[in-house]
Amino acid sequence: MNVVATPAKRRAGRNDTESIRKRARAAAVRQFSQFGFEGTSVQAIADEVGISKQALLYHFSSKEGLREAALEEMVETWRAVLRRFLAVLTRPRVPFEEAFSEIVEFFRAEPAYPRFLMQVLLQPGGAGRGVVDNVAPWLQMAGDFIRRAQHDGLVDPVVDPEAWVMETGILILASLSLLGEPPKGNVPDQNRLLREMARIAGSSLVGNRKAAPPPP
Amino acid sequence: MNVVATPAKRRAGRNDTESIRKRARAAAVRQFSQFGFEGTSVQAIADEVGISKQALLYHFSSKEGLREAALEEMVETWRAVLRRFLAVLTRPRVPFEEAFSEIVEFFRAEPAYPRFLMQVLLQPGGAGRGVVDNVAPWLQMAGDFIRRAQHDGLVDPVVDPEAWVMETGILILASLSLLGEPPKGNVPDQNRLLREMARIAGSSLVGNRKAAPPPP
DNA sequence: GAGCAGACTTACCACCTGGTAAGGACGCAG
DNA sequence: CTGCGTCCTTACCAGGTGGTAAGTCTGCTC
Repeated sequence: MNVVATPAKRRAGRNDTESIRKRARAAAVRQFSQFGFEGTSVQAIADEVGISKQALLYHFSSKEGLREAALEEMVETWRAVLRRFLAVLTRPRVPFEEAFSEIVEFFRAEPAYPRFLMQVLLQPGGAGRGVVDNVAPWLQMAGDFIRRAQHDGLVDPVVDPEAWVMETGILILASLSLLGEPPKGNVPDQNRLLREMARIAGSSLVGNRKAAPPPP
Repeated sequence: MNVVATPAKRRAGRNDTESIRKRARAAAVRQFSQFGFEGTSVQAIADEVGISKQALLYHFSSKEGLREAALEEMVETWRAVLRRFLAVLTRPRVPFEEAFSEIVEFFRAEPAYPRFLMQVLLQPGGAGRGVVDNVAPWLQMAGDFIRRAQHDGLVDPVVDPEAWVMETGILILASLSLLGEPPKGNVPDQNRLLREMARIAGSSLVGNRKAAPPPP
């Protein structure tokens, strides 16, 4: 009994439609993150991809579809990172900084992501809810993890686990959304800010058990 | 649907003009914060104020002018709060929480402000720069304040003063931008989040000195 | 009264938006 | 060859956008 039609055959000879969809999603994320959903025109995305507006609308049936695709891509990438993050965390005796930088580096590698996510979350009642629902189970997990660490005496019992996770997430997200551009004036540069951000997150978890590290 | 103003109705005098401009600025902040600058039409703002689009454009020569006015109003309000905040801080032996909540309460009282500000800052290279420049001197002051506190042994020497101020500002801003709506699902509610936020900020400054009193 | 300036309306515009309808080019199976 | 599904183009549209131009009404001053 043979399968109806091999989809691989269709994909093979054609000018890669999969590639176009991929590039379009990336362009959408980039543009939405920069100008917002309303501030971005379908035309502009099509221009960036290098195809006509109508060709783009053929692949994504509407502008809304384009946003959903962009969101989907980001959530997918994010899920992978969260999994890696949890994997690092559950390794025994992992230094907090290492696990933490795992997440930070993800956002830093693709600066459009945090900005896009922020844009989406700022829109009230709309597409943001889906993202929140998507992240919620992970929030639960991370909260439980911290609670266990509290039980083991590794984390300050004053910490409110779920709230800490959310606030730290917000801190990372917002910092990386806003720090996309080089610093201006006497504002601290990105590295100083990110280092302090990590320190804040860490010290607010464990308190200052360890003395100030000597290295320059 | 805009009702046609009855000609018999009273014409606006000087006092009414000022009131309209004020209401228009408030409406602009509200709408921009909710839908973004591009996502808001002049018509929509005019509708909220209760005047015609052209009447609104008479007072503010363009949409851009409307944004500037909205920004201006927010910055003004903000300046006052910062001044009060510094006044509280420079009082001797003021508990950190008190000074901190001064800022938080400002944003909380007018939920459109943080969201609007976030929207503006997310736009790269645009109107956000003006706001940053406006806040920069205060950043310097707050940084110096913390450095002095470090010298007096009140603040952990590991803290990077300017970076801490910025990151904490970002944390407050982002938290209050995103927490505008009631919580959904098993997400912690606003009070828990804000309490944890304050705790994070505080404990990252001084370490866990205050958590010490209850002995194990 | 006349004159005038401010506040607003009516009428209008060019432009751009997201989206549709229809048909054509292309490769390929029969 | 014909038929067919996929991909994309040309042509087009209704509706909304920010913005202008010119006139109208009102209250104030002289």
